[in-house]
Amino acid sequence: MRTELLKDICQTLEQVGVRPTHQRIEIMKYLKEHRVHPTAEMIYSQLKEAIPTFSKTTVYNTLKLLEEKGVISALATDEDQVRYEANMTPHGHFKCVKCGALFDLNLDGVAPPEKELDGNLVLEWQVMVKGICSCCRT
Amino acid sequence: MRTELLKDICQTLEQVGVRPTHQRIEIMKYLKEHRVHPTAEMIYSQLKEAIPTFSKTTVYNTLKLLEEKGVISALATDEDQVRYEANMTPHGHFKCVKCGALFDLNLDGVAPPEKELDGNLVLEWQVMVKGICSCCRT
DNA sequence: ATCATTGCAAACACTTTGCATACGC
DNA sequence: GCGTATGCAAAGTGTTTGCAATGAT
Repeated sequence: MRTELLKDICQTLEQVGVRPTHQRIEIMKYLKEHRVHPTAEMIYSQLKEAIPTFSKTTVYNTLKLLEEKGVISALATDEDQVRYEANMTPHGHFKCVKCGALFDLNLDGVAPPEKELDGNLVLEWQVMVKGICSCCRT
Repeated sequence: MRTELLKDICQTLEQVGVRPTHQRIEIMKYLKEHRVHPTAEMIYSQLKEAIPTFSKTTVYNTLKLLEEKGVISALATDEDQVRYEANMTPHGHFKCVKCGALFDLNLDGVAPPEKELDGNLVLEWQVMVKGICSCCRT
């Protein structure tokens, strides 16, 4: 439900002390609705149509702010552009080297989240699997 | 032994059809001897002292070439600069959020390399663990 | 002589910063 | 009205490209 999502986004933003402005809500909404792990550029060009005065600066400002607040996360990729996602539950990522698709991966039973590793304190855990997705395997 | 390493590097390069020039050997040697996963900039500034005419273009050219040939690999990080390594055996990486150190991680028994995942063909497997390294835990 | 390699400089792409305008309480 | 948010333009940074000089066989 559209209203549900909006309410959820506003609540999330307010919880971390970020004022739910039009632009911020739209960026969050875009991330929640388009789970392709978009780049700043993708978000900008898509929302530019809906919000004519929309600027790239706002995209970068907002993404940075939301990441600092722990509401979204930036993905480590070997691409030149940073990719973002609003899915904050633990999961991995699969990158298809053929079509370029980047999607979430369920890692239950594959990489159990450890608290400690060789004496190092573990805070975060990113898994990037590269290969050929089921669609591209013909 | 120094001579051993050089011989090994030349052999590796020749195996993939890359002529072992002075610059390429030095870059490979640097990667083999400095396992801090250096950036192109780090490699450049270090080798510039030994080879005065050394250029950044050559660093980028060489790193790109060697990566394509599968002799070195580029690391997916959320930093702005790409990091490289010559350790091609399967392993993970640990990034200390305090001191910034980036080192290899043994993943035996943690992330078993699967051939297939949800119908997707797995080719590569990168694990990035973030946290606080044993040195920084006071 | 020919082809690959190197390296300078310029171009490029993504992101950040400076600052003026507009907005919300 | 005052502090925050926005957005334009310019600057910054990492990387790539064009092309001439050099080097190897």
